[in-house]
Amino acid sequence: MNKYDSLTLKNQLCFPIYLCSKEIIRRYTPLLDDLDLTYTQYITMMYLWEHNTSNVKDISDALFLDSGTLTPLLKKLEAKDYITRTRSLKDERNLDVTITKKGLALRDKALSVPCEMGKCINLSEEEVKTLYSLMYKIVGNLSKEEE
Amino acid sequence: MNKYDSLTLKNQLCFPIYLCSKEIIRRYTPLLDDLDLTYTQYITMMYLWEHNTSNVKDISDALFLDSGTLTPLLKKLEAKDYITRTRSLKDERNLDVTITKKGLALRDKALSVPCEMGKCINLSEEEVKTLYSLMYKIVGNLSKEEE
DNA sequence: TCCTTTTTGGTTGTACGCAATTTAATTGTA
DNA sequence: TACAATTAAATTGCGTACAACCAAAAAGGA
Repeated sequence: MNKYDSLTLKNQLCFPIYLCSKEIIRRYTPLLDDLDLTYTQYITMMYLWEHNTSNVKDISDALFLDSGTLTPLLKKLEAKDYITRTRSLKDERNLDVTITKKGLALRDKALSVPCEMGKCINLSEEEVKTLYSLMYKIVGNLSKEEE
Repeated sequence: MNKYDSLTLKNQLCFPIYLCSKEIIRRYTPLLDDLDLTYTQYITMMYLWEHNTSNVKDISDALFLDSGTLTPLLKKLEAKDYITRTRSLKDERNLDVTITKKGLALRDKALSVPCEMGKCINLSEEEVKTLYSLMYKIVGNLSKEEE
């Protein structure tokens, strides 16, 4: 026990969270290869499967990604013909992002992914619930203090 | 309740983990600016504060980072005079990584960081313990199945 | 209406993060 | 001792991530 104990890796909470996130995404990669999606593209498609049409601002707010990440990512999804990108007529500042038929069809192919990931993570239902709420609690605390 | 429920953002466990990791690192950034370190550089220094001297392989195993990430990162730490990089005499394949006086001195400046981050995350001791063990459980499960 | 402010996306620059490949050094073995 | 196999770093290429900055469009007052 010394004054530097708080600066050891084993006493960090953030380090295992960071590890966990990275390792999970690494495990997603081979599953998502079949869909020709990266993890970030996958959660973007997930948002669009629910909303069909949206814009950069709303996607940014939902996924906590900024335009520097989204603009090139959406262009890639457009190149794969999973979405369309068009300036809004009502407000030319907005970019309408709409899922295509091909993008919508992808949802069926993706159905096996959550189940496969669940097997990898391998927690009990109780543990999943606990973890889920703790994660959102932290995210909430972090954004709260940014006033 | 429909067949696509497992593909909604709110039913993902991985998404809040991913968010949490990103948001935490974003909060670290201003704190680490004083030390002229990024988050990944910070955990690398943390490892070296404990071990004084190591090599790329051992750092890679401890931090779950590969040489493609570590090689340029260690060169940057060397440029800041926080570490030295020298080929091992015993085995020329290994690169010895050793902390410098300046790098060691940085530890005192870093002492306030864990406390500041703790305030941002703002969980009870009990919650921290639960979360910590769940995180390592997942990381363990994920690496277990890679046989 | 003119003009300031705000909002929305895009661009640029820096730093990961990892898969795949390469090179050099060492080890194991016939 | 040759030589194949293994190991450790480095390199390359692609895809995030985000801060900082920019430009165009819209909103809101005086």
